[in-house]
Amino acid sequence: MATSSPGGRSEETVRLLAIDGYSLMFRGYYAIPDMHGPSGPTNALFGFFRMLISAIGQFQPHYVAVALDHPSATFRDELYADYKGGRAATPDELRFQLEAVRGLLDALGIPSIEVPGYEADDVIATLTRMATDQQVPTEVVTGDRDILQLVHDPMVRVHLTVQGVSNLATMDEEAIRQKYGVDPNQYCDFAVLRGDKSDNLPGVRGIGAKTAANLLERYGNLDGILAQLPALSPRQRAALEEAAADLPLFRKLAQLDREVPLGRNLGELMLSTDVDLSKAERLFVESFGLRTVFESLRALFDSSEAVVAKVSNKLSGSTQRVDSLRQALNSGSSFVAAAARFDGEAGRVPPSALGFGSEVGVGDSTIWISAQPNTLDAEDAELLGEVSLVGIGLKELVRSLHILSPSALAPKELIDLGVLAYVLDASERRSDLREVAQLLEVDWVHEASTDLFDVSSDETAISSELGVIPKLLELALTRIEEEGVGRLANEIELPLVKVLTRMEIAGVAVDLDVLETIGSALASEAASSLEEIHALTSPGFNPNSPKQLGTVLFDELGLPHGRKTKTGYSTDARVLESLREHPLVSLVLRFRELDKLRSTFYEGLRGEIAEDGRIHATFNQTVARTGRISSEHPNLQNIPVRSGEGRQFRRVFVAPPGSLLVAADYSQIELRILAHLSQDPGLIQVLSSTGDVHSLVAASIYHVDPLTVSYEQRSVAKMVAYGLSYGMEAYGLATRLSIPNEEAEAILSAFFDAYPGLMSYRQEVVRQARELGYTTTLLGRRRYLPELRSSNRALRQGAERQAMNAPTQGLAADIFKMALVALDRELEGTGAQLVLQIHDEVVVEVPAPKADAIAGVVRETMVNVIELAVPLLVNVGVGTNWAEARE
DNA sequence: CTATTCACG
DNA sequence: ACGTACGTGAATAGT
Repeated sequence: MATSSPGGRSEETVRLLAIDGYSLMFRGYYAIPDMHGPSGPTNALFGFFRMLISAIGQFQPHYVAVALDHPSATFRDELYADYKGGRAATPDELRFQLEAVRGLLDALGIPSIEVPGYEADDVIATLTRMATDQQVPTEVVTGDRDILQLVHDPMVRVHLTVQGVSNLATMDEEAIRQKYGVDPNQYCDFAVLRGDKSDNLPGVRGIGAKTAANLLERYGNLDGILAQLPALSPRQRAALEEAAADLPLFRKLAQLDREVPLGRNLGELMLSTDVDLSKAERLFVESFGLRTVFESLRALFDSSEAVVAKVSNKLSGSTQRVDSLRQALNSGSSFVAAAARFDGEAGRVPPSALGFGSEVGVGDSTIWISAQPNTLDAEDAELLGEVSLVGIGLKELVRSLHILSPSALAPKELIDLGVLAYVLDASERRSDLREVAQLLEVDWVHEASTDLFDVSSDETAISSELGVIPKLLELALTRIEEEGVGRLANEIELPLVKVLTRMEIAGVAVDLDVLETIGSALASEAASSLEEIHALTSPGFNPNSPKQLGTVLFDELGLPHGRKTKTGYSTDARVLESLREHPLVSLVLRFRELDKLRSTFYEGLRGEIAEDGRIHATFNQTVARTGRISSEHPNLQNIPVRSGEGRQFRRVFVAPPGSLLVAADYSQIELRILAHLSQDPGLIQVLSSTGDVHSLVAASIYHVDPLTVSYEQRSVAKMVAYGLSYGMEAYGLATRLSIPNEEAEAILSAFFDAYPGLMSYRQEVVRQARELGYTTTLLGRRRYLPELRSSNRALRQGAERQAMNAPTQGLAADIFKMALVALDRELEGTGAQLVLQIHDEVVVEVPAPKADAIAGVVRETMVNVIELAVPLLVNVGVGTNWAEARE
């Protein structure tokens, strides 16, 4: 029979599989709960062999070697006494297994290699070098990031363990660039600059991963950076000069040795086909109790073809081959199932990882396309406008298709199972079909057969995953109807997937010149601020370290300390603010503010600008437990606005020539929602009037005429109004206003006297949540709060505050999402495009001549999206950049 | 990998 | 006596 070709490559290819034994065993030991066989603990062994078997199945290697760390001191210890120092001693339960693994490997005829004075990493580096010399590609499986420097050899692929013990991420050049922002040949210098905790490399003080990647991008490598010191910011220059003497040493430590004397040649690593399985069985099963491991080994050694045949049988009953998406569509179907599988970041899926392909099963009105990476061509991608996709990770998938074919339309409809699962239960992240199956109580192993030993390639793995989609879809839709959230799912969350996809693809234009101007001013101010601090302390002092700052402030200067954290005294802005009189403290506050703006917003935003000069963030629809959308890579929902200095960053977000930005936000939406939900007549009246809301509230708390409300009174009222939806108590109000507790209590009771409906609403929400186990929004969105019944008082009270907050924050999210869907529809055909969303604010890029007209449409659409007991109020502005559009 | 800090709504 | 305002994401330090 025809065997499948693992990884999509010809099975004729001769390959070496090099595995870092101990790093996988460490993983297994910490990730797998206790397991014991007749002679001792086995969790690390179990994890290691499971991975070994899976890797052999996946890569079908001719040569295999397991590299182990030799217990003796290494050349690195000779160079650097602190190397890997300070690490906890290996627990006995693990040590036992580390020693046992050699015997088990011997029984299987799999060579293990350890060389005195070297680490497993060096052994692997040498193995890959030997293989490459003979034009043999190597697959490396390890948990140790140091190995990534090998990826610059095109014959080497590295697979890292991620999340637990059975998942591997293939780190190719692109993946490394995305994760770390450096090329593989820069990884070593990157590790030196940033430091590496597991090897106890200190790195350069004050240079984190972000800065390290930035410097390497600009100057190529460590030597290049050191040659250009004068061109760097004073802060970076100082940091590098301080560390300069040590850097060559650290580089030697980080650099892997590819010339270790192994005393073996490649031929000796041939995977044996002649193994005495009965002897191995005695050892694995009788001595260690590893029966399931042994059974998979037996299957592996008996015949790898048998495993493939099993999977093929399973599929053949329901699938038929067609050559392209076009052909599939011709067979009369309107649905396509798809699943995005990717190792990199969301929204940055390399096209080769797409779950699309040519093996298709046709049934009912649904086409199921199985996965065969990279078979979808640009022409296929353009046909997607005619189909509905059903699957998971669809936003990411469509973004990748767009890269494949920029003219591709988004599919007609995106039915994302992850989003449906989120509607049912938002309490945890579910990023793949297996996790959705778990929520829906579908037996994954049975239904999708993706347990490790049935999977012989990516292709079969994804085909079997896709097969389970119809069942998951049906179950999810049934439960959604049962729970009364059909409208939430069908009219809000599902249509929103496409809206957010389009927003991500569009991105937002940025003005790099503005960003650089703001950034360089910040960098030099931060540098001089740090110099002033060092003049008062010592040159090595790092104000970003709470530990160092605590020592200086509270031990050396004897200043009074405030709250304690788990690890020491708190040094956050609130504590520091109370110690402001001390000159050092105010300098530190200033430095932290500047450095935060510099690192997070200047460096952060700069690193996210795509080749088209725009920033394409990822908008998560299934993360926030209240129903909100979140943003990452970068987070565009926390761009500064409260301080004038930070607000400048909003001038970076611009409309391209010929366009303008329209920004619109809901006023006091949560307070309006509270008025609606509580039906408090006084609050409804205030929010229905045209007067200043916070002044009117202040007037009724303080029993004064609205015209005579002072600025302070208004601020207090504003704070109470916001604190209200979070379940704030007197203590919280008192500390935030720095007033006595009694005064805060008086304010709160005046507030609840003025609006009695609020108090009864809060009590009712908590009561009902306790009874049901969850809160609901007006549209039925649930938030499960099991801790409402906890016997731990702190947990319970925390859950009560969450219960008070969830219906308001949740309904605000629902309303805002409805607005996004409605806006996207209203703006169709106008040339306008939504580009940003910030919880209650949208930014739209519009053709300049239509700006005012569209601003009007945006306001009307947002105002009319729902009818509450009080009107919704929307502020709209137009400008060439985001700051300007907000007035 | 976790804790701390701080930016936003 | 005990804890004390909800929800996010990013950068950094150091166990």
